[in-house]
Amino acid sequence: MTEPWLDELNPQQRRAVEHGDGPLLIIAGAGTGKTKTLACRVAHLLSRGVEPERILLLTFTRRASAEMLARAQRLVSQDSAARVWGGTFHAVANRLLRIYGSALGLPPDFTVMDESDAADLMSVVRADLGVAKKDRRFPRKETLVKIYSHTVNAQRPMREIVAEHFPWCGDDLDGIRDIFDAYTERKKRQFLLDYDDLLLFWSALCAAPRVGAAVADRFEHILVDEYQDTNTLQSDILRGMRKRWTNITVVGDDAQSIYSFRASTIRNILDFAVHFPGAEVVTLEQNYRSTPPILAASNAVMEEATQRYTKELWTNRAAGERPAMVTCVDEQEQCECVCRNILEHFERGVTLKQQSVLFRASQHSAQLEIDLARRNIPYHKFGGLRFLEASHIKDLLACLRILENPYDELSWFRIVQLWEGVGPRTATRFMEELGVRRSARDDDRRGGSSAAMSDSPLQRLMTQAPSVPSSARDSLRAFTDLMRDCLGAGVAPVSNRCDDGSKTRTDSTTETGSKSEPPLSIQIERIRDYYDPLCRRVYENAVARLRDLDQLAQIARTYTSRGRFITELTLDPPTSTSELAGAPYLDDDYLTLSTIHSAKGCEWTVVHIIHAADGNIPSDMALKDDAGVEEERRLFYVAMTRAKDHLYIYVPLRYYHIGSRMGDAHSYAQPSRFLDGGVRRQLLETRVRSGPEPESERPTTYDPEPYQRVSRLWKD
DNA sequence: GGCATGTGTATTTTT
DNA sequence: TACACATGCC
Repeated sequence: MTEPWLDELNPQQRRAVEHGDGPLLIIAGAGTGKTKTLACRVAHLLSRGVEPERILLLTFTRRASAEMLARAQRLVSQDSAARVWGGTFHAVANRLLRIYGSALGLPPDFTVMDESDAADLMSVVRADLGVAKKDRRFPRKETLVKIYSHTVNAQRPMREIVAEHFPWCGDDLDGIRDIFDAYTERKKRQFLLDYDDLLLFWSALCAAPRVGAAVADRFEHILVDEYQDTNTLQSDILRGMRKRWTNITVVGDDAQSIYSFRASTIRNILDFAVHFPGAEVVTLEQNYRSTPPILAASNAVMEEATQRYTKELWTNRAAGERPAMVTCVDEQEQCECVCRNILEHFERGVTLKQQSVLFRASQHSAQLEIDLARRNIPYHKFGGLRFLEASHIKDLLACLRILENPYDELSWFRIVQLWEGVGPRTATRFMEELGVRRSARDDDRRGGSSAAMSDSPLQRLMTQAPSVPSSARDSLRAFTDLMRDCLGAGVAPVSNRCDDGSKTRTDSTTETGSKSEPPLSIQIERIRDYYDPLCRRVYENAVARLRDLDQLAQIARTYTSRGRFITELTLDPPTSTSELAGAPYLDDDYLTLSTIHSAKGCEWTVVHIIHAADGNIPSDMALKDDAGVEEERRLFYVAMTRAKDHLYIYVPLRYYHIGSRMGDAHSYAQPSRFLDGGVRRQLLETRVRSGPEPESERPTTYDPEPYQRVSRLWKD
């Protein structure tokens, strides 16, 4: 088969694409056509006759794999690319474990926990063990998960991890150890896997006697994107998968490694040739994305790094304007300035979609978002979205999970405590009465049919009317009805379902009627109705929270299987406000707001980096050691190299601490330490002149009159 | 005993 | 904002 697209590649890219068998390491700097190269390589393999099912493409996000495969598809012009195995390590692990997991004693319908589920379980376990001593603060549940996760992913002793990254927990090692033991025990009993377990079990799968070979041999070629952000466990998996076949291609850039908090290590790149002997190395250094001045400034940032990186980027592009460093008086002025620049480019024909605003932490865009809304500039925000971790979302998902797995302790624990007068103690007793907590090995559960249902906690719920405090009796009844409705047990028609939903339902007339479950979206609407009063009782902002649930119902419409919905939502949660808002707005022109982490792999004509003040970039959370600072430097580099034609770096000099105990305190900030002399020579420094907009001709002081009037109240 | 409620505190980045 | 912990209430 002819491959005309090969002619469009530069010599290095072409060498990578046409590499035959055996290990290949592609060092690909920012904007050097990495995605193109990987997509072409997949296309090349396909046209060489490799079965698509025998290709595994591991990427950092699902979006990245979809994009690459779509690109490969266009090249080979058959639909074979769609059959390539693509996805994140976690998603692929999930898929493989559903197929081969039984070799490890894992049922095919295990439940996947997200990080906050894991934290909740840690919390329960901690309470049970009573390890927290009275006199001192014990690590928070999130911290416990971080320690656990880091330990597993780095495959290193917990003691070392704590000493390096969580030194303030050093006195609690014994307690933490006990919690981890109990935590893993709990997960095992309920067939729960957290994110780390997905990788851990995949790794174990590779090592399993017969299955290991079967899993590995399934794939003739493995390709890994963003290799600089993989961790030791992931590299173990790859080695486990490549015992017989040695066809593995990895792509990465050591200068863009920004995920060490997830235990990623550039050792994986540096040691690639050791792990995979005979590896060929191809380096891509020609940048097609940015203008020379942008590249020069970015390179200057890395010039100051304490660590040397493997390459220096160059470009053929014609010269452009120097990146601007815009010093602002304060955040408000920064907002105004960003908006003004955005609109200016817009007027000159750069659509909003070709522009982005990048920042270190999700909250950094808060004020800007208000301003954008005020000016009617549409935007989508990526990153920092913790939609699934909001408690009301978790409450709804807990209902779905109980339906899916009636032995899910965590979900019951959550649901039952929503009822009035029910706390941890009562909830535990209630769950014992229902038999939610199974002893070590009670035969296998459910199997999705009524036969297995007969003895399940849900069945007991419906037939035994377990005891609860009188304050919770109505809630119990409403919940029982809800479960019955969602299981379709004893309700004939599905259509008249979403009327007011609560209490008054009496479906007993058709007790033995249809056994078919209503569609997922109907189930969710039904849960929403059940949740409505509980939500209003507990939360001030119930209305907004309930609206979120409607959005979840929207998302659910594309799913038919409840189990898959739950799993996919956990593995691939919505990453942007647009995914939440749904399709209607997709055609509009909109600005992108993104954390720098979520901007990885993206590019825009105009990029605005805000809050480039020391403490934000680099984040003062990361200043504990040199490695932390260096990672922040790479982060800044990633942000800068997203820009094609225009780059703005904004530095607000004054920060107000609203709502702080100290009243209207403010502090002065320094420009980011990465903007030092060598870098600044590459930048066009501008200082915003105060009052660019008519409306911001602010009076210097309040009109004192109202205060004078009110102060009489305490002076007289 | 167990739940509700109040107070202080610490808040990055993501599969 | 949400959690950890303390106190107050039934």
